Amino acid sequence: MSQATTQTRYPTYASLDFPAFETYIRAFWERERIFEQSLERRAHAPAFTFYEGPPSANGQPGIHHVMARTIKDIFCRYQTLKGRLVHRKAGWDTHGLPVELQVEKSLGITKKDIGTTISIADYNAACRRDVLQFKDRWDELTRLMGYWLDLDHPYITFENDYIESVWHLLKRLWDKGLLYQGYTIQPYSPAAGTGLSSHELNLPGCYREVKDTSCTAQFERSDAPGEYFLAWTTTPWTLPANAALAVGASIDYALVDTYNPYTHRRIRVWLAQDRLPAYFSAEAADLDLPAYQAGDKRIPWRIVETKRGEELAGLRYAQLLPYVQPEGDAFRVIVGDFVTTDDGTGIVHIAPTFGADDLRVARQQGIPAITVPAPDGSPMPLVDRQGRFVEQVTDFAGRYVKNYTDDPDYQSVDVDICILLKKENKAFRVEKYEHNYPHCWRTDKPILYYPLDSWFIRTTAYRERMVELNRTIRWKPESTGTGRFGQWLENLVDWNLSRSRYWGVPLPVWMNEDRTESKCIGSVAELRAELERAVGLGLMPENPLQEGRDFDLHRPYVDEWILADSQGQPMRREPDLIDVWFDSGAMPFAQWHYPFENEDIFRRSFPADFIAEGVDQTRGWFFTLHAIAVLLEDSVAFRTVIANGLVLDKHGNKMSKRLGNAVDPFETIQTYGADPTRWYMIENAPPWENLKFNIDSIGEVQRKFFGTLFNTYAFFALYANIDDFVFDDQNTVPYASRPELDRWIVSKLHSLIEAVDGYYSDYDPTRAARAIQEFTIDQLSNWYVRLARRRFWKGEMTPDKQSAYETLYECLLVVAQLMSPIAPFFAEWLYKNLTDGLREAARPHDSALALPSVHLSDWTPVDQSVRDAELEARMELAQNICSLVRSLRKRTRLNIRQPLQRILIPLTAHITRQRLEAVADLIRSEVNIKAIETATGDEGMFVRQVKPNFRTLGPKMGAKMKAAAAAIAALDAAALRKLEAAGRYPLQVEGETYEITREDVEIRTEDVPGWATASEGSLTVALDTTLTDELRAEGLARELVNRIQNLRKDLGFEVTDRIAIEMGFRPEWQNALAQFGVYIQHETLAERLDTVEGLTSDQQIEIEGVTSPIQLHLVR
RNA sequence: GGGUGUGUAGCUCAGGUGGUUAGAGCGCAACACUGAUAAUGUUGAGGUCCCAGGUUCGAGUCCUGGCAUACCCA
Repeated sequence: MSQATTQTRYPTYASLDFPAFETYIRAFWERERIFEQSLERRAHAPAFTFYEGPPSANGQPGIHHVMARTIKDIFCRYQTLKGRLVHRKAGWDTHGLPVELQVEKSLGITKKDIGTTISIADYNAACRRDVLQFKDRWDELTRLMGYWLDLDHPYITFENDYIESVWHLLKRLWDKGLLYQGYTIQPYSPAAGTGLSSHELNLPGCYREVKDTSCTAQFERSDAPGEYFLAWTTTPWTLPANAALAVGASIDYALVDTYNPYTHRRIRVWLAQDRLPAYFSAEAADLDLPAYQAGDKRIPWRIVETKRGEELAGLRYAQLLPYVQPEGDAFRVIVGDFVTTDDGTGIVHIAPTFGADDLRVARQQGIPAITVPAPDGSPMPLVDRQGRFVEQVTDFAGRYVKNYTDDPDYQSVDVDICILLKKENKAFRVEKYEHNYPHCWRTDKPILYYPLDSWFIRTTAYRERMVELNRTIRWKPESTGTGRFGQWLENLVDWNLSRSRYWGVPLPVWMNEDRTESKCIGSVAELRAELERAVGLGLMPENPLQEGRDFDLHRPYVDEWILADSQGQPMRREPDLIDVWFDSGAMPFAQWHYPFENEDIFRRSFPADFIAEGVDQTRGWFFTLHAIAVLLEDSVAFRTVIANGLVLDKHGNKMSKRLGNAVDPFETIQTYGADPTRWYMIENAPPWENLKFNIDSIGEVQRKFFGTLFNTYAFFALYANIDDFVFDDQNTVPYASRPELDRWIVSKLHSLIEAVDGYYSDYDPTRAARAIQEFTIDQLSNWYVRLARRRFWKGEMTPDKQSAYETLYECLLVVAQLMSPIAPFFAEWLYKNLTDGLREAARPHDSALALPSVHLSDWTPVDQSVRDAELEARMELAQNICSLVRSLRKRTRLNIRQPLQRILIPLTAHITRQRLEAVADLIRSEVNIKAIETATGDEGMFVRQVKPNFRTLGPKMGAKMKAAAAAIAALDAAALRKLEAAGRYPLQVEGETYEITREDVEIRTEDVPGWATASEGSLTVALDTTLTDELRAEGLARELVNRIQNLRKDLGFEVTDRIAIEMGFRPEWQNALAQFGVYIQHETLAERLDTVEGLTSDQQIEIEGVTSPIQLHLVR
């Protein structure tokens, strides 16, 4: 039941049904517009800016989205409590490959159908329709899980306004000279004449075993003729394009004196030491070098020198095949992180035009590519787009590097190049090599890695600044910022912006036919004006953007818009789309349609104070936000970021629909409730760790934490209603005059507020949740309520009872607020239960209680004056003593109901008489002991043991530690007394005297002869187990109270009902009844307690084998 | 192959700056307690702190090198 069972000031409930009360709370929020109110209340407060990373709504949300969104929600709610204005605008990412693939799947088409069987217009219309198909499900999850977000005014990346803002950013990059056309190495099929996506390369069957001619080439050192670097390649056709050699920095290389096997000339060659066995036989190592004759089977060799790769870096060599000269500083040895000694020579041939690693490392180290001018003057590689060598490679001009034309007489270029190298003393070994190589799925021909034109953002120009500004960002966890992100930034390459696709933001660049003029468009107005001019020149029949007309900035429309260059000649748009990641990275600007609208809002909300997404966004959204902000605003885009880990299944495996281990968030929330789900996810592990999601653990959180808190409230409500307790925050019992126990929990409460505030402000929600949970379960419920409950039970309202009520009420109210960022529903439910019945009375005072929602409240300030570390310490001592007494009672089989005469506690530096006296009453009643006695070591009644305190002795003793420890263990009782009395003692260690102090040893009581003893650390408790007749009688009385209370409960009496008791006469019990009858009556609210001979009754009670009939009557 | 995490009880996790008996919860077993409790208390079983070296009087903690696993990038 979530409905209150009675109309009372503090509603009471039979049980706790999470989905039901969450539905009730959600309806309340929506009806009363609490989210909107939480913004309105802070309308003039300083802003705390949060950016929502836009999800793609073309798929169902998963449980990991609940994780990410809980984190976001927590800090937005916390900052609102702290008095900030926190706008949260929803957003949707709508472009990109996943949408395209999904549409192709649902339409049953492939990319090559686009433009033939389906028009680009229809295709894009399908994408637009599909991409938000699950938006309703996402919105539903957002509501169900209690994530507060402005869902009514989202930014959507496919809208014209959004695209216009993106264009404006691109134009600013253009104006700064940061947008340029260049090339990257991409898989390319010469036979098909097209580039292939990585997705196409992963189609089954693309990688095949092939035999190629591999070549280990000799590159001659410029400053040491006769000395060569050996480099191995499976693509000899790339050797004319060689521009550098790469070595591993920490790999060891050997210089070997030997002979070339083809020319038989004496040479010295460099290769990795680990690769020697692959090139030289062990038997030949000792052969006499000068004795070698051409044709000898074994070629002698000898190591003459070794160096590490980093020492070789910078050495120069002569170009291997000098057909084309580069412009720049080529033919150097450089360091590459990809170099291994798994195969080859440990030295890698670098052809920047034909390898992705090659190009990357060449760009980093300033190695030029070997290119020739294309007909249009731009540089092109030594192989053309059909896969043929260009004419400048004279020996092989016009020949296909692989057999792309199915020519039956095809002669391998690789083989011919190797023959040439052999002749010129440039090949050390040539052999067939079998390996996996990707093939084009359309033509079955091997692909080439080939430079293809793309548009780039020159991010490298701002690399240093990006690194520098990154250091000012607070990363959670820090390692993601310094490591994964920071180190990557330091090795940043230019951002390839181009995508050859259909559904996305078109690159707003127009070029004339001979590519001598280009224009970048930065707004609709600018484009409209350009089109107007084109219309005037007769290049366009009419202006598609003229005022009042609907238009779409996507393909294919934008492709049809022709502009004019300075000569009036047509300019066409570059066909590329831009990387979708630019879309989302542009959201700080584009979500407000800046700069065309909302300039003020943008300025106020940039940069963000906080963002949070999965760690997989590090090089995605986190990077694009950062890059755009640094390049255009010289600013970070966010000050704090939480990069959360993955949600795995309970075995630590990745969740996937295919494996069937994915958890449905809707089902989880409907079964367990949003709050237990949220709490579990946050409490279980820090968000930046991967979460092993175990759904059973949510049930545990529900029972343990929420159940305990519910019961604590239920206890309060039960008695507060009976006593008609009204919390009046204008008039409470001063803390100073509250009892010890109350002051203790209030002190703990304010320590908790400070701790939780610190954790939230440090973006560590897990520690916050754990602290709240520990306080609620261990301190508030299991100690405070347990010890204080008798104060609520009996009699009229006294200052003591008033204090108990107020203290418990305050604790519950503050806990509701502290937990509200993580568990917004339960916190609200608790807050409303505590305050709804007081609302009207609070209004005139305009006090905090007048607020209808905990989410509208202001963070409770820590009251340092009520904190008392000494009080907290001695209560902890009391808790430990009680724990030891319970342990002793267990061991001696004397249960708590049996009163015992006394316990004895040896005093120590920390366990003082003063401390014990302050908490003695609590201990006595909690463990049912009549007296607490104390003693010092002087009486000699304890058996004591002394242990060295290594922490303090360590610095003093150093290497003599072991001897000192032995000397201390050997101290006798007299020595200990001397140490305790004087506070210091001269200790003999290996002939030297060291003065040790009390702090340097730990004196523990081992045993108290004649008593039952138990110890924990330096705390020892001894229990007197002597039972007197009086103690027995009192124990029996307590047993009777227990049986009668249980019976009352079984019979369904209310806690306030008064009764009359009749029971049979039992001689064993008479003494107890005579002495403690009044006590029994008092405890059981009995007006009368009579023994009746020969009583018969359905009810029986039993104590230690003695049974008796009993009857309880309700007294009116 | 590179980068970054993680590795502690059957499970989920704590264990500032090194200190000698490594903790909690869950689960399991037993016994208690309960007029708020769906709880709780006590006791017990359960650990090569991933491995190997090193530094140190002393390493779960620091260093080096591995192994396993996850993510990102090649």
